Amino acid sequence: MKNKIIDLIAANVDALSKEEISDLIEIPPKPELGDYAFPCFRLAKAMRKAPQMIAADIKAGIEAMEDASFIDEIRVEGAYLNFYIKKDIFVKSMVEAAFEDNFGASDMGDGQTICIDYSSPNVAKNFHVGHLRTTIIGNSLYKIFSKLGYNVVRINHLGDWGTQFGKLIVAYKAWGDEETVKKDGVGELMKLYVKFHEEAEKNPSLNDEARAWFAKMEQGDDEALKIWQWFKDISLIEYKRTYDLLGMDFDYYLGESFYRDKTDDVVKRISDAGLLKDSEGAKIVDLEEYNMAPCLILKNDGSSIYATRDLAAIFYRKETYNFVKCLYVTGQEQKLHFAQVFKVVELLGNDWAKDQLIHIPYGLVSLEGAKLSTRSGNIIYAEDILLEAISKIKEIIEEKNPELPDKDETAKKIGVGAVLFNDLYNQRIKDVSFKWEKLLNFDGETGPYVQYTYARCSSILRKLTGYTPSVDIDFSILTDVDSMELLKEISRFPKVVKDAADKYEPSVVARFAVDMAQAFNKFYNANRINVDEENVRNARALLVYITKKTIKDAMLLLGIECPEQM
RNA sequence: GCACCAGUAGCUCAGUGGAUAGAGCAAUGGCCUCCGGAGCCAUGUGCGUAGGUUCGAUUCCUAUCUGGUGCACCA
Repeated sequence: MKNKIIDLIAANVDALSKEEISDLIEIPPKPELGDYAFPCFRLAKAMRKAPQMIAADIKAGIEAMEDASFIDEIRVEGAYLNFYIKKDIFVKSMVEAAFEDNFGASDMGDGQTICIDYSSPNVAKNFHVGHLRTTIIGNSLYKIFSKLGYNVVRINHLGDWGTQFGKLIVAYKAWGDEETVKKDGVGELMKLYVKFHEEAEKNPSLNDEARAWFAKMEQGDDEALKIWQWFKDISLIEYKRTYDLLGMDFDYYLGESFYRDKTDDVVKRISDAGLLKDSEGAKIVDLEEYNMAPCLILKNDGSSIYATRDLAAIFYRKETYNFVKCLYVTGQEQKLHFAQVFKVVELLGNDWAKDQLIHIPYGLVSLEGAKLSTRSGNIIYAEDILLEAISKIKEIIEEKNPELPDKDETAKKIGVGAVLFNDLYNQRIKDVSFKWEKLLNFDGETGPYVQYTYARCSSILRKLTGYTPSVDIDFSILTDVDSMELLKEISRFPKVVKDAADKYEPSVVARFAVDMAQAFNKFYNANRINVDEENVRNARALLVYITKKTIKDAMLLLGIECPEQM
């Protein structure tokens, strides 16, 4: 529909290309102002005429054209040209588009590969509220890019290598025992880790022991690696429990340890390129020219550091997956780190680094206004959040709909959905102050609100016995203002998905889901669907059907399932 | 000190150059004998400050204030 209008305008305007016209065309802020609008300010200068007059000329030109028969009316309002599409034709085009199975999808990705590095918790540490953000955002980006025809590789870059494991081994051998670790898992490992730091303050030689154990790991010592692997297995079991609850999975769990034999090659590449510099006993790449702190490659004891392993991972991924983009979903506090690493890749002669390596930062999570801290106990674990949300939902179900079948399964979908939605609704970059009160409020712009609307759609369709969705309807029935507003909302979906991908911003989809739910509830309150007149019932039922379908698809892009009843 | 990010309604936030800046929360009042009341409707002071670019700026530029984050051997 928009393209047809562009053609009509283009036929009457020489000064602008079709692309320029397309960029200028907008949807008016209010329905009274028409379905599409074209502002003529830009033309005023080129044509040396008042914009109102230009608008009037274009109007006259278009009205004389045969192709314009789908337009009901064109009005000049100030410098704006407002187009009113013949309503039944407009309704038909929107309904038919939304009825398609692949509505919102696209083949623009053309099977090209995108890697997403996200979640990536540190092994032997608890999975807390902060880790939830990268996990949830990364998963949603995976869904969004998949919808656009990309082949997406989900990589969990576990923090599973480094001196902290030397510390853990020392602590385990000194104060731990197998039974307790088996029983309490990561919780016990955390205790051992904290205990190590307390003891090391009194007895610094423990740090040397820790480094020695890590050195053993690097040298392939059987005992060291066996313990390390055990700790890793324990951690993964707990992480997977959380991922299962979230309904998420990864294609690869390739942690830092995977790259431990690949860092020598990185150092060689940098050295061969003449970029490796000595500085304070360490090896660095100087980035002063680019207004950045130097990128540390080797520590003064010759061992590698996370930047080295990130570099190794980039080369490995490029060679293995031949990605067109590699996304890193981490906190904004790591911005400098990724800027440095990406710059080093570029300086090694890889021009693709400039537009293929992308850091996707998100804001800091704090708890009741204070920083998260394991030691001070100011921490909330992801699993507890999810379980608490589910249990609160269960209470609400018991109160509102005690007869509901599959109560537990439904409570899980809604509770998890509430947590996911809460994390995806605002722009990633905003800092988050975690508050139970806010998370457990399920009114208004929330996941449960959208799910509720979906369940309502399901309920309505369920009651229309014998109804089969079909686009063979009387389109003029859906020309009232509430139906039209709902349809316009729904028809935004394809653009919403693309915008979300362009900005790497799932919140665009989440906002859309709420807008759609609000438009539907308005429509629902204004129109009775299950009426006696068959043509009215069929038309409205179809609108319910495409609303339901589009809500479901939008929510799936956020990683959220919609129960049929709740 | 330098760099990056954010400042919009009491609170949480939409709005990436266009028409009278919008939602939700909280508060108050209202809503069909009828398709799900986790819903719908109604009620309000606001773009941190000062310049600049533009026909037009919440949006772009500069300065400034406030808050957050980062600045090599942690990730």
